[in-house]
Amino acid sequence: MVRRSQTEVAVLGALSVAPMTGYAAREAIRDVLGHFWSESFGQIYPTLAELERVGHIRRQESMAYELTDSGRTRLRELLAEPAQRTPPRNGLLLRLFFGRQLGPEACRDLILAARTEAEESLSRYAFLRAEVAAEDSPDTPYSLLTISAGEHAARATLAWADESLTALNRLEDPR
Amino acid sequence: MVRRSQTEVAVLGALSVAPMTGYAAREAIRDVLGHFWSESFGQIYPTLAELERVGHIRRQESMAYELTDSGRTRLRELLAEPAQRTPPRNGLLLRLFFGRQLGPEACRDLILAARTEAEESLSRYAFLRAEVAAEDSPDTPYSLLTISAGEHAARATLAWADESLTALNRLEDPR
DNA sequence: GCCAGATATATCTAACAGATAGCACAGGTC
DNA sequence: GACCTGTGCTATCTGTTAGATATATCTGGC
Repeated sequence: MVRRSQTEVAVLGALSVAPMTGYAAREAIRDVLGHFWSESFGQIYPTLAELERVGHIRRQESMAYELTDSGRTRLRELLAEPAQRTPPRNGLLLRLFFGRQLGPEACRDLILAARTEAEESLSRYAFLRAEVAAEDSPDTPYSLLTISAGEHAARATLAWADESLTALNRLEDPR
Repeated sequence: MVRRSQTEVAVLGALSVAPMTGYAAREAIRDVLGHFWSESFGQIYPTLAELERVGHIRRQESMAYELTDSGRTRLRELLAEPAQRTPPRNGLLLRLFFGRQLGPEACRDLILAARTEAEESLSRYAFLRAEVAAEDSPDTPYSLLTISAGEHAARATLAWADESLTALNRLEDPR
C-alpha cells in the first residue's frame, strides 16, 4: 500500500479558499484548521513546488499561488479518499500508564495541566464559533462541525480529568 | 529546543514490565498501549541498539533485553519530563471542513464510519477494563486511568457524530 | 520431509516537525 | 542618515517517525 501525503489535501484546500503565498498558507492552516490540523514549512514548500510542476496550482504575478482547474478536480478526488488515521501518540497517557514509577503527585500535576489546557481550548472554541457563525457562508455549517468536534473532545477531557483526580486522591488516602 | 525521541520512553517502559525481545516489545506496545501509543519496528530496533550501547539495557542469554539499573533510572527521568504533545492531524475533520466540495451524503458516510469506529472502541475498552481490573496489581489504577481516557473520548465522538448527523440532515432538508 | 504461519531481526523510503537561516522591507529611534 | 527591530517570506537541514519489505528461524500439521 502506498502512503499518501496528507499535506497535499491541506495545501490545495487552503488555496481553494483564496490564492496565497506559502507563508500565508501556513498561517491560514494554523489559524483556521489549527485545532485539528497542522503543517510545517518543511512540508509546505516542497508540496507547492510539486503541485506547480504537475499543474495543479500556478503562480500569480503577485507571487501568490492560485488553484488551476485540474487542482480543483484533484482536491475533490483527494477529499473523496477515505481519511487515513494517524497512529495515536499521547505523551500524557504514556506517562500515566507508568504512573506508579512517577508517583501520585506528579501524575496529579500532569492531569491538572491537561485540564487547564482543555479549558483554554474551550474558550478558544467559543470565540471561534462566534466568529464563524457571524460569517454565515455556505461553508459555515461545515466549519461548525469541526468546532463542535473540538468542544466535545475538550469537555470529555475535563470530565476525565476530574474523575481521574478523584481516583488518584482515593488511591493516596483510601477510606 | 532539542527534540527528544519519545520511542525511548515506550521501549524502556515495556522492558520495565518484563524482559523481552524487540518483536515482543512491539507486540506488547500494540496490545497494551495500543489505544494511546504506537511504535514501528523501524523505531524500535535502532532504539534498542542505542539503549544497549549506552548501557540502559542488556541482552539476556535468551536474546531478550532486560533493563539495567541505569535504564530504570533513565525511565524515571524521561517520565518526569513534560509530555510533549504531537501536532493534531485529523483526516476526518480535514475532509469535513471542506465538506461543501464533497457533498452532504459523503460527509454523512464519513461521520457514520467514525461513529462505528467509536462504538467498536467502546466495546474494546469494556473488555480491556475487565481484563485489567481482574489483575489487581499496583499498576492497575494507572492502567484504568488510560482506559477511562479512551472511553471518555469515544463517548464524546459518539455524541458529536449524532449531533452532526442531525445538523447535516437539517442542512439538506431545512424545515 | 514439506509447507504454512508465527516469531524475530533488520533495513529502506518517504512523510513529517521543527529549528534555522537568509533576505527584503517597513517603522521607529538616536 | 545610520542603526535596530520586527515581520513577511522563501527556503533548507536534521532528526523523528510510519510503514513496507526482505529474510531468516522455529513450530506444528500433513
